[in-house]
Amino acid sequence: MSKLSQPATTPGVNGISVIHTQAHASGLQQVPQLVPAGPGGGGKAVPPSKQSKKSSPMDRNSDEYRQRRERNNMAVKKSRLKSKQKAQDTLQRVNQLKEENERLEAKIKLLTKELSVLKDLFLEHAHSLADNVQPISTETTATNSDNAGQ
Amino acid sequence: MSKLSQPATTPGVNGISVIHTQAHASGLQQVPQLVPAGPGGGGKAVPPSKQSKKSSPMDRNSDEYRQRRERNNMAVKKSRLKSKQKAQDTLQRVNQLKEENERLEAKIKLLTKELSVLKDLFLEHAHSLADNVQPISTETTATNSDNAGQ
DNA sequence: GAAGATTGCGCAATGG
DNA sequence: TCCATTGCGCAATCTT
Repeated sequence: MSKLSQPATTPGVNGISVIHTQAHASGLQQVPQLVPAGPGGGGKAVPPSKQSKKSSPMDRNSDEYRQRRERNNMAVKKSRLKSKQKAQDTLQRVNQLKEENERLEAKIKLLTKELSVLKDLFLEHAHSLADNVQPISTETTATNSDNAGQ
Repeated sequence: MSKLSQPATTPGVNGISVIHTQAHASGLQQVPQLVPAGPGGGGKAVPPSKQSKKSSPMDRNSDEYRQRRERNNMAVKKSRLKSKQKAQDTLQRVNQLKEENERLEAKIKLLTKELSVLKDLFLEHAHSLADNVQPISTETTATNSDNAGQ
């Protein structure tokens, strides 16, 4: 639905304005034709002298011109698409990293807990020795390795 | 918060029209004033010729118009700046998360190693019990944790 | 319903 | 010279 209706007119206070109409399709194609003009309001006209060959405003009707414009428009679209894609990828990367982070955090929590249990066992054992109680038992050991699953 | 927009149409090769303001090198300042209404191909000119109130092309000379344009231009600039900022933030977030990840990974590595050492100690102890050797001794423990690395 | 925010689009300048 | 990027303005749409 973005059929670009109403063609445009030009302002006048700020600068230039032109209307380009599709060159093919339906005929009709009014064009402002050219621009030497000047700047009543401060436009930056062409530097004095140079204007014969290169730096001329370029005929906006010329096929050359239209072709170049079209090419550039394509390039622009392509570039923007690429840019957008990249941005999206970056966003995705963030989520990916966040997930990874959570996983790691969970793992740390688990390891920490395991470690804590083992350390406690050691302490207990140490005390047992100190207090001259019976040494660690196989049963205890087994119980421990139980939740060490990973 | 939702982006339901999507012109969907608008193929790509549409060279339509455009107006340009800005004082570029090319002058051109005359004012075409009215719309030629030359719809390309589609033939969708002004609806029912009613152009008295709303649907009129809006006088581009009007102060009203110019003012609106200017405001919009500001808004656009602002919006784009914001957008750019956000993108940058996202990029920064990625790096931040990557760092965090490395930290966590390192921590995991450490914990894992510690755990491994302790487990080995337990095993050793278990074997000692099984083989009916002397129980774990404080000295042994100390010695062990010392060069647990190699 | 108007004012601001977004978004697609084309132009032109500029970079590679 | 050509394509890629980027800033900019216009207009159509959302969103407020």
